[in-house]
Amino acid sequence: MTMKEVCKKYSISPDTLRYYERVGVIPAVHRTKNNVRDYTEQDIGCVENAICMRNAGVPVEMVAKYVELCQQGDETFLARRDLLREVREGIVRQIEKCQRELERLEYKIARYENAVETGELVWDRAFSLEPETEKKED
Amino acid sequence: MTMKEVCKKYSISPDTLRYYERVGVIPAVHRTKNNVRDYTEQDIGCVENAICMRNAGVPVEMVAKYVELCQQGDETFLARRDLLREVREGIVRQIEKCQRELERLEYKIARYENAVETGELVWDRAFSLEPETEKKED
DNA sequence: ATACAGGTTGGAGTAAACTCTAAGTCAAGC
DNA sequence: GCTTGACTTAGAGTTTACTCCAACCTGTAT
Repeated sequence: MTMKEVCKKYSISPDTLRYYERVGVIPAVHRTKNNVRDYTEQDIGCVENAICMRNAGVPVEMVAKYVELCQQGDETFLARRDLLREVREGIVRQIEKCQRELERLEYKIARYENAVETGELVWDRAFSLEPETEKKED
Repeated sequence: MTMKEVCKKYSISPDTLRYYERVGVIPAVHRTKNNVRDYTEQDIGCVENAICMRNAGVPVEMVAKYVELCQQGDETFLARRDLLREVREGIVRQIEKCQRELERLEYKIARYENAVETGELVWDRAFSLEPETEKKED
């Protein structure tokens, strides 16, 4: 599979793909005799892995560390498990943060939906965390 | 409330707090006659709002835009609602991405937990997206 | 009185993750 | 034979979000 195809498949730029390879987020991919990248099934698996982890906000450095461990063979099972557990904890925490903000947002959006209809913004002290700066005296 | 107290309360640096004010993620906070920041309840509400949104990965620019709208008064209810809806969609998508990666991770971690015990890494083609670079011929 | 803790400013510096540029190689089509 | 398009590299530039620095002010404790 050519670079172009891979880029299209994953909606990613060639530059990013080369960058990922350069920093080790994906290992060196297969080349044609002309030194042109020709992604094998396995290479594509690596690309997919990288993109998925990056999508979830895992830092490039951490993905690269995992890939490095994978290339070192069977002695690194434990280290890989530990790294992935760490990654998991990070993502779980990230989801929690997002969920908290989502709750706040739902409440605020509901208030604004009401405000758009009635022209009045209901102000609930129980949900204290508001900018509401238009109520400031100036 | 002094800057130091706010920093402690939210585990944030004074530099970041000043930066947030500079770029409009929080509006100009109340000052003492000595020109020293003295956060009112409302200022703190803004800080909390900013930190919560940033925690969920909302870009600084978007938070600033929201705060700007808030300062412009009641005519911006609609615009604020729309902006918050946009923010919500972004966060929902982010959570989905994280959840997808989480599923992958659970599977992989389970495999490694098994591998650590048995010394053998089970390879399941159904869950294709694997670097598995140690299986490459070199 | 003088040091110190805690502020203030403008502006420079940094880290992460791309993203772009310049200069070169190579095969295919006209 | 020459252009076009798709690649190659090293390295520079950009964006975002801080983070640090130097030089200054000011109320309190020794």
